[in-house]
Amino acid sequence: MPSQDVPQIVIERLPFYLRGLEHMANRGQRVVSSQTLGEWVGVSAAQIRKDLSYFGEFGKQGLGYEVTYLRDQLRLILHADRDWRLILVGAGALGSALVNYLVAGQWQYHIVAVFDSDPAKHGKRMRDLYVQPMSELEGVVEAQDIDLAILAVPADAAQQVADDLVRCGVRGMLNYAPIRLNVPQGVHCAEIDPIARLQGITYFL
Amino acid sequence: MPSQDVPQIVIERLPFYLRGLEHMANRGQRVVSSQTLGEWVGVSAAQIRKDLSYFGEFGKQGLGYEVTYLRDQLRLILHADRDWRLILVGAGALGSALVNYLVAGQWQYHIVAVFDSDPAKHGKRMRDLYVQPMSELEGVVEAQDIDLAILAVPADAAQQVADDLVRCGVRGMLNYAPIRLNVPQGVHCAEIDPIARLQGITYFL
DNA sequence: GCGTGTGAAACAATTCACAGCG
DNA sequence: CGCTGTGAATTGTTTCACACGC
Repeated sequence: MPSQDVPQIVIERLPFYLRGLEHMANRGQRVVSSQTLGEWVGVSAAQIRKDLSYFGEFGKQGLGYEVTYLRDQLRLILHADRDWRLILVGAGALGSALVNYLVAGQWQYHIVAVFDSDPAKHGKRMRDLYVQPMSELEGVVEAQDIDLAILAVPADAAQQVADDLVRCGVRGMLNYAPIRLNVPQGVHCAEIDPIARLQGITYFL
Repeated sequence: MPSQDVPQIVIERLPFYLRGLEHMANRGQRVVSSQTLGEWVGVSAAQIRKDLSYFGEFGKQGLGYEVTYLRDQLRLILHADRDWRLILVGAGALGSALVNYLVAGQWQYHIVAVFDSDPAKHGKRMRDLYVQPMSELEGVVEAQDIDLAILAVPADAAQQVADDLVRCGVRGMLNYAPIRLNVPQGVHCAEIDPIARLQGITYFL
């Protein structure tokens, strides 16, 4: 499997291809062309073929792609073929929202612990978890061998928390704070900022 | 103001510049160079200058940018200089999460109505709003002159809801359903898919 | 014939580097 | 001198178009 020279943007598109394939597999569709999958996802057929070619040859000429086979291959590539445990830092409105969302949907991502720096929140129940103080972070991450974290803390605390997480060995984070985190090489970080997205829309209105 | 030939990607970066400027303004900083702002946001100095040059000349040579002035200009460009009312479709776990998030943070985006197709949810209270049936959608959008909507419905309902929204005159939507929406020219749609983002991270792990 | 996989071509975005001005 | 604004150069991405195999 390649690892260095696949453009980031290609990797970001794979989950959407996977969604399309899962959708089609659920409907019992056996085979799909790059053309059809592209229409579903909203990208060109050539782009799908080029993107997939970074990882191998998955199609049959004259036929297209076998839906379940390509789906499984993409899951392997994205490491979406297994469950992941993650921790949540920040037990405010957004944090509890995320817990509810992730628990309600039956995803392969499971929140196994929640932390907050505010003592008033410690012990508070969120679904079947209890909010813990930040001092417990290191122990939990190490004991449970956690790779992923969600940050739902205020912007001015986010960098500090990110540093703590990195120090404990977390290698991926989903950051909801409206700030760009500084993380070392080898740690991967994705930002989600709904307000920024809304501003990107209102530009056109 | 330009409107057609500004690359989409430039528009998507502006909100982050705005964040940096708001941060600096709150700290009383008067002036900032593209270099410093770029470090904060995580882009190159040249990129900031080039991006801003699509909209005008905002800096002073030898000095940099006056923080509050550039902030205000960006707010104008993004139409973030006023409040926006929006509606939410989908009152499930994710929907209530979003209501709590948007109400708790004091943003300039205000949810003024919540809709759901499930009769069991009608009348349910979410903060100070009551979930309404989809049949009320058109009336509310027209009466309140709504431009923006958030979609938090299951994937297989999303396209239908999007069509309804477009028909009622909504011109922008933030889509949390894991599906690419088909919308006509002139309607703007941003996708937010946390699971896709997590998959983009686990690729590297 | 149909649809993949892929170099080559076209296009787009980013970075460079410097003129110009405070 | 410092820093912006911007063409030119570079780098990155997407599309084209066709050889190949089912």
